[in-house]
Amino acid sequence: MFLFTSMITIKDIAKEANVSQGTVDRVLHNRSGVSKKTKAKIRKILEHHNFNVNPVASALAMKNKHRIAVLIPDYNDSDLFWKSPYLGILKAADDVKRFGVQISNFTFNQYDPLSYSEIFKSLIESKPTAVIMVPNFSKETEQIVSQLELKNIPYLFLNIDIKGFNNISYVGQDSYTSGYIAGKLMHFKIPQSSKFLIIQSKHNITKNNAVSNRIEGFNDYFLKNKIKSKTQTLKIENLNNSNQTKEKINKYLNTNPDIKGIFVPSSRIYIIVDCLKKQHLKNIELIGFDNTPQNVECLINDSVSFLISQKPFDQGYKSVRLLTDYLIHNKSQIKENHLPIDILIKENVMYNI
Amino acid sequence: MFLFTSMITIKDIAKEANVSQGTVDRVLHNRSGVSKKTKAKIRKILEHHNFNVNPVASALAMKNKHRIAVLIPDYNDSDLFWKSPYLGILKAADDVKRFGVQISNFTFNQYDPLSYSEIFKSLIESKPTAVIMVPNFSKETEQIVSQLELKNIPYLFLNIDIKGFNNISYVGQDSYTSGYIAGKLMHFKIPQSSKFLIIQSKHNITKNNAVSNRIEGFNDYFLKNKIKSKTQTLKIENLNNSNQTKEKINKYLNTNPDIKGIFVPSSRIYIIVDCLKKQHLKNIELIGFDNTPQNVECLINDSVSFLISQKPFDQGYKSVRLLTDYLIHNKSQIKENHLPIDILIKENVMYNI
DNA sequence: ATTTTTTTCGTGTACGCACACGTTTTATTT
DNA sequence: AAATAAAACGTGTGCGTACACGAAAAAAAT
Repeated sequence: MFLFTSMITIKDIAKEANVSQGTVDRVLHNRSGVSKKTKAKIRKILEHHNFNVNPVASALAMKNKHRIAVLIPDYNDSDLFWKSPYLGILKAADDVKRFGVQISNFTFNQYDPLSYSEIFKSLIESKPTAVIMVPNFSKETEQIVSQLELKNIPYLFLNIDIKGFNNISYVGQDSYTSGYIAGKLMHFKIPQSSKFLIIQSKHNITKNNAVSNRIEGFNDYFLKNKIKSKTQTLKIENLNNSNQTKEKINKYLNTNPDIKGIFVPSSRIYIIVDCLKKQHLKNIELIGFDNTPQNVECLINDSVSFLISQKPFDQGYKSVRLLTDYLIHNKSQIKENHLPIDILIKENVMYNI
Repeated sequence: MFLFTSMITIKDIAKEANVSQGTVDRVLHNRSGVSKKTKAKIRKILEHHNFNVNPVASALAMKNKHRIAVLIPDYNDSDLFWKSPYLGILKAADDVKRFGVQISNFTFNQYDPLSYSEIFKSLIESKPTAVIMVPNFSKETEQIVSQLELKNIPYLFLNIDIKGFNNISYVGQDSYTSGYIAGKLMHFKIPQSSKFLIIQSKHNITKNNAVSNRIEGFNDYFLKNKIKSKTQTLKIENLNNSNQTKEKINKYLNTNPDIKGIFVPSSRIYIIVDCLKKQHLKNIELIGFDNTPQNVECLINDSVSFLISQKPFDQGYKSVRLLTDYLIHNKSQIKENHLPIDILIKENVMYNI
């Protein structure tokens, strides 16, 4: 049991050490001009009280204006995925205002590398002190990162984990494991040995390795557990609900009647639901990613068995808080910041919105 | 896209309006004591400059003193459940310190109503401005609540949801639905019609209605979905790993060989694992609650299939943050604050600690 | 021992806002 | 017109930290 303890201030520390506030300040900031003896004494007292500077007062006194620029895909009605991280960022922006941290947002078209590079120009002109970015295109990211490093601007990767960069941290999901879990869930629903189909968009084949990691994890589940089930992959040009797509999918299923489950390693499973003919929808188990409104709808009406959530809101929120900590406390951050892999079913999805 | 904004101060506004800072302050906070004319004038200037208060300075100046007292069961090595909410509370306490909110903790024995009432006396003597409590005993809670209401101290229920009180909010899980989900998960693992056993401690029969709600939800899953499986309940005096308990459970299973799954609607499933003979452990599916270290161990070594997490850490954290918001911003709160019902399996549990 | 240099430390002010308190102005009553 | 009440406004202080400036103490040089 601990009783009410008021916040300890520099003044309190100074009093206890019989020195002035200025001296304590010097110790706190590792500035020179303090004798070894008093420095040690003050350090001990700081330690003992587990003292931390009040970041609010600090921000005020320093007039520090940290400016975090965010580089993130935009969203629209047909692809709402990126709305959640954005909302998380907004929430965090509100929270860190009081530390003198401002957030500004720059969005690009997730299918257009040019828009990515273009908007980055505006971003760099706004002279941010740090950047949160979704490195959606690897080649262009190299360009961007080199500019940031030239200007000594720290950057953090959000949602997409590209290796080989000096990013402060990565905030997102462990894609491989999430795919592995998808495999396990599929196996729950269909324990007998059978065939499963993975449907992916051709967009994703090279660019976004989250998708390929998920697929790898999915396949590995069956391999590692020596389950006889087989998986096969269908690649579709544009994962939309056009007649062309519908035809292609249904035709595939007609000629492969032994397929018992479909795994969609992207946030577009609702498209598949929309494409499937009724008899297929009834007989095939579906597992997908992300609790977008359309996907949740599919969960509710029983056309999809499981969704795996990436916790996109949390990703946005956490990346801002992490970077803020980094800027204010000079805290070095953990490289990989994996968020929980949430398993969503009809019954618990409502508590995850 | 929103850009970084530069800083205009109240002083600037005051100068431009030929009034004092105090008057501008009054307008900003809709306080009385300003003539219509000057109010309009100041409003216009504020508007014109798109003025926003500096949240850093505001936060610093506001620093009010609120004291939240927490009334919560204690924990020990054999029952670590209440450690997590406590840690969440500690974390939140650290976070809200800078808003001038202090937390103090009062613990009681969850099996001893007297300790509950007794420690409350100390609590009330500490003159808190608000209380977070786990209403573990209904009769004693009535007493406690009446005292709080007499003194106009707002209170919030944590983890246990008792109806009929004027609590600010309830932070915790929807027990019924979590039981329902447990039923669904059990059905996943054992689709064929069979018998399931629910093991509960006699402690919980009347007191803690979370357990009974879970059981109700579990049973309802099979009823509502017209599944032929049957459930039966075994009530045990003290859910510990004594020889007596072991004997009782194993004997029960020997005489009921058609039991294919065991559901433990409390955080003590690791006890059951410890009690079960090997052949039972191998043949029976186990589902339980809460990711305590011991339970997680059971998940990792495959003796338990699913754990449902109550997110106890988040419960503690959220209750403090919620109450802080209430105290500082006078925000009225949503009555029911259900936390997500997390489904934990071997593969995702590591991201949930 | 005295002066100079260096090291060590204390004081005071600014950061921008919130709010209590006190003063002036205006309106109302006698 | 004087006295009283009410409304409108100004002043000042505190929140906790950062940092510049200068004073005191200690060390070094003369």
